[in-house]
Amino acid sequence: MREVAALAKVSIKTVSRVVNGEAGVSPSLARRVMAASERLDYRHNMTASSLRRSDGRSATIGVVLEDVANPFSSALHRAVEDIAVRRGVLVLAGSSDEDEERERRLVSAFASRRVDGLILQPSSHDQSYLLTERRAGTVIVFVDRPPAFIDADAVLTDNAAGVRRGIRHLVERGHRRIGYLGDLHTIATAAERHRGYVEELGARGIQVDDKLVRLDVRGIERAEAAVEEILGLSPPPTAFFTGQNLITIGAFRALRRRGLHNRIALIGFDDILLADLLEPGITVIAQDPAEIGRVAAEVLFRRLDGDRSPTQQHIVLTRMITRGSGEIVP
Amino acid sequence: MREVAALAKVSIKTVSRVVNGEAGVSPSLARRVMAASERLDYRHNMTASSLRRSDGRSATIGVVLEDVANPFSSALHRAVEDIAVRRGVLVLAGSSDEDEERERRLVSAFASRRVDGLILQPSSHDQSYLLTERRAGTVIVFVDRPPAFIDADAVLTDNAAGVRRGIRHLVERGHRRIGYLGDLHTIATAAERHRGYVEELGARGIQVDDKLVRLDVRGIERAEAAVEEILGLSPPPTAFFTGQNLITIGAFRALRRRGLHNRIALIGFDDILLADLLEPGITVIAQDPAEIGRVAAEVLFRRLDGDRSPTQQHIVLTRMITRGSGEIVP
DNA sequence: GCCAGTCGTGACAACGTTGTCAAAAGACAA
DNA sequence: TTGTCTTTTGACAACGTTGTCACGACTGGC
Repeated sequence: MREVAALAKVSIKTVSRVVNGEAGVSPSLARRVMAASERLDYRHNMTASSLRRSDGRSATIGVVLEDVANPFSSALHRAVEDIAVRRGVLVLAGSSDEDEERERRLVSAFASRRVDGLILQPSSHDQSYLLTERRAGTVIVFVDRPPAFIDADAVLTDNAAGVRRGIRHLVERGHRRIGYLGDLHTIATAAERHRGYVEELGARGIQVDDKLVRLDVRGIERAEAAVEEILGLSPPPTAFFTGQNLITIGAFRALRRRGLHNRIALIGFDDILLADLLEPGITVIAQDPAEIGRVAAEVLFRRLDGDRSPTQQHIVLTRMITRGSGEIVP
Repeated sequence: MREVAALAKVSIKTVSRVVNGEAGVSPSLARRVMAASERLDYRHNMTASSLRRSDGRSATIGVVLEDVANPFSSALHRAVEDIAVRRGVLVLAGSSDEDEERERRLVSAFASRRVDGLILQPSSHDQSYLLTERRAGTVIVFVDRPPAFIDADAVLTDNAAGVRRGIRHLVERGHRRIGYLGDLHTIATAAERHRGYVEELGARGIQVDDKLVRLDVRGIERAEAAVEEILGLSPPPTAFFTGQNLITIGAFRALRRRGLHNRIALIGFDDILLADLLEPGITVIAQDPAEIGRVAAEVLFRRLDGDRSPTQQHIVLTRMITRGSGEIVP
């Protein structure tokens, strides 16, 4: 900047004004400064700028997701990015891998880079450590899972309601023995989904049979094994509800291996790419990760713009997509 | 930092030393400083630090991908992140959407935040604009597509060789009329893949029939339509090779609608989640995006560590996964 | 007891910006 | 012309750090 000022024969303050598009610089000077900065390949240094600026904004936000490579997280990530770029804000992304420690390290790394805001899909069970960050002025928005021990904005899916919808669908088609496979019950969404299963069965006057339920099922292989086991019961279930997309894939695999994929109904939580091309197509309760990301980013920027209203929970609705597997009758 | 220094009754320089883990601070003072910074919730300010540091490193790198939400890009992104976190480096990610202008804006935004390095999946056809950044000391590594008008490290897939492998597989099973659907031929990888198709047919003494070839096919719907058209020819092809994963999905859809999915062979470039659960399973030439990301990150950090050897192209091999669709005989 | 060498510590400037404020330059009315 | 008011410009300090260097307090050998 100094060099640009020297070349244009103005003070560096004037260069700063031109670079920031401030009013009150005569057009002739502005042109001279532009030409000089062009010629010297000048690049504005945002780190120095944000250091000196009164608001201290870095025009950067951080996103902590379970895994940037999984389809749910990455769709959410992309939606956040789209809102952010419009404001010239960049996105730092990190994967917590369902690991509390990793989540904290990421948050801390983001904090030392002075991000303006944080979008967090929490893996931890207590986010009170974020109070410090918030006191420092960082805006925090939770996605997918609610905050614990801290009051913050959150954008969540109607997990229990979505599952109830799916279970109702099965019950209405005559199913009474419906198996349920859920992810780690320590994950808030998994617990909510299981609750939806129990509640809807209860509301329909159907007793929950614990032998048909497996929680803490992680990944495709475990889901396959669990389905195999449950199918060994007599009488076996006539339908399955799977509470997570990898579990759905595992369940479908197991059913197909047994040749039961057209005999036993299956509804999964969370949509799966290609689910429509399978035989039968898999009926799912689809979440809308892009919408979650969009809403979260909007809330975040509204807060950054000075919104001081009480924190709020935003619910993004699920949608049932019927494709065949959920319409099999017992 | 000043406050911490005051509370611990030392100079801020000593606090700086403790924070950076520099040797030569007496244990008693170090403890006092730690206690004070704990008590005041002190957070090291990396922006100020990188501003002052002699190497000017920000411990942040930028990744520009086609779309952080697509499975190829996000797997690559994740692999980069894994290497980066180990070094305490954070990752800024952005999506260029195959748009030259957006790519440049992202690069420029990254540059003003003084990223130490850049991993770029280029959408543009001339990256000489990066010369400025590199002169400023930013390390640049290309992924998936080779650099144009700039000499830089690159990590690429053996696109042509992969396609040739697939075509050979089909020819060996007796196919002579093999349809080909490719993405925008302006994308370097798409052009390479098409080249592989032409070369392998040539090597096998089979004349390329232009009527069986469609380039610039973007997305699932267009692929469906293209397959429908080609199937209308007489004689129709006995096999298809699809040069991109959405195209593969579209082709499979079209074949299934016509009830030809067990009659006409299909091999796709790039693996698809669930491809093994379809009927028949889809044979693919799989890329390894995670490996590409890993290698790219390693090259980048090696450069940051001072490696000055000539730039290099690293080739990541493809792997054929046979699942049924590619083994159908004419 | 003296000197050289080592170790721990702090004062100060500097990194590249922007906020503040004052000075200079121009515009206009009397 | 003078005085007042507005607009444009620049000098300087400050943001939160770290590099440089110098100072004082030890240590150990003679």
